[in-house]
Amino acid sequence: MKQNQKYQYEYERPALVTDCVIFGFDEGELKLLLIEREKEPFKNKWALPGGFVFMNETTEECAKRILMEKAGVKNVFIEQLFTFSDLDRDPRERIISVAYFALVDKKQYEVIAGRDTLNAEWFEISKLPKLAFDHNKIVKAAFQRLKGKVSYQPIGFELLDEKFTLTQLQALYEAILEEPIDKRNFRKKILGMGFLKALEEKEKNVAHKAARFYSFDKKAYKELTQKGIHFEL
Amino acid sequence: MKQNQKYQYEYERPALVTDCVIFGFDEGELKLLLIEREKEPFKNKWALPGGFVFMNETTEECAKRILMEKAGVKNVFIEQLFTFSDLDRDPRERIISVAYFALVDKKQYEVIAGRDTLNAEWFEISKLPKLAFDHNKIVKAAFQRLKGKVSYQPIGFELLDEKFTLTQLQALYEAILEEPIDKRNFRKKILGMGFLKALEEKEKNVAHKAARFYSFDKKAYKELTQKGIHFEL
DNA sequence: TATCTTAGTGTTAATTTTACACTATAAAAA
DNA sequence: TTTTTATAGTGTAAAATTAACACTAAGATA
Repeated sequence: MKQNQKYQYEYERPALVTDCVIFGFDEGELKLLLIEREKEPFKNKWALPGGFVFMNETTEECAKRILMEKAGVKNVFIEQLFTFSDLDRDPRERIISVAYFALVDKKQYEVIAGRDTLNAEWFEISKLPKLAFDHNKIVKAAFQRLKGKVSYQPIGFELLDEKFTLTQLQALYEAILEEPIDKRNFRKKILGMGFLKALEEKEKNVAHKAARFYSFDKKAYKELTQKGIHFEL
Repeated sequence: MKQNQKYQYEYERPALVTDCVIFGFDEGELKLLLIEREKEPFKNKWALPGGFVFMNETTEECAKRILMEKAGVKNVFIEQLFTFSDLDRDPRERIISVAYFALVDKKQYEVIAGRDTLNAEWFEISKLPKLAFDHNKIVKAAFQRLKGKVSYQPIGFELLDEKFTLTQLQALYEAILEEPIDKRNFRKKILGMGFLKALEEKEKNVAHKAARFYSFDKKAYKELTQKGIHFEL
């Protein structure tokens, strides 16, 4: 705190952490990766992975570090959500949390995740337990943000495998928007956008007509946005 | 920092401030209220009003306090914008800023503002000087947010007098969206929403046909949103 | 009383959205 | 090998929304 004196402020400083809401998608369900707390307060309760912001990192770098250290997740989409600063959000002392949310391809994550020492588990978003701190509130805000954003930014793809079928994509949108979508209209619209690349490959070993795989064509999307064309589902 | 030891973290803490982007609207132009810095760094440069977050207030309460103390603005719409945490955003030391933006009825503000000791001035958003710190970046983010939000949330009214004409409202939307809007289509749409109350009163002392005043009917708007009806311009 | 300036108003064509049902194909079961 | 089961994949028509567009009304001033 010494430096403070330089400009005459001598305030006590709140502690600063980041907490991460990690979304995954699996079996038609939107899921959340939670960590079991090992210490008080809220020992053995489920919580968002989080940790203190160091002096030599931005909050976003901190969130990425936490994601890796506590959840074994790396190289994923993350976005700042909101800063939560209620006075009593932590029973120990004043702690302000800059919350982030991450979208991960759950399948890929499971490969990496073995290394984990912490107890981490996926929960269906609709069946969350009561979480530590104000984390239920943070999750709610994150879900709302995801819901609001998915229709005009191509962030849904971050939750799917690189190759996906249109049925999977539709199921994802239905899970996030919490409402059914007409199959034909959905396909017409999303293919009409022009940023889905149809692959040759099809599903294998399915007990019905095999669906074609598609991938998200980042280059095509970028070109569209540069032309001022924005997608809207 | 003593409490930290309780749970074994002994980190230095970044300082935490809030900065406020204050929007106003006047003469068909979107404007920003800036404060001239009295001290180094950036002495005599224009900056967003900001200040340290105290231990006994949330960041939102802090923003409201700053708004009052530094800009004489109170009881206005404010919303959290983003938390800026670049390592070098302040040359003195590590300072993280939780930015807010406020929408004020400029006319009403000017009545209150006389009391000011700080040098505060309104700038056209399109003619901003180079600001202190990373404040140009913050302003840019705020304007983008306002632009994105104004079409599906009735926040524009916060920038107008309680009574306003449809022409004023349209000019506001045009200033925020930075594109011309068709008069007839605009009126049809906005009146069709059902949350504008036509008043009896009309303009006075104008050298042309006097325009009718309208006001934003909060109650009607609330009822609509509760029915799940959301407006979209 | 003419002029200037902005308020206020409706219709039509184009586009977008919605609603809706059957055939194709692969594996599994009979 | 044939039948069954399950999901993939496809088009059209009606309805709703959006976009484009120009003149009359009213109040103040010259």
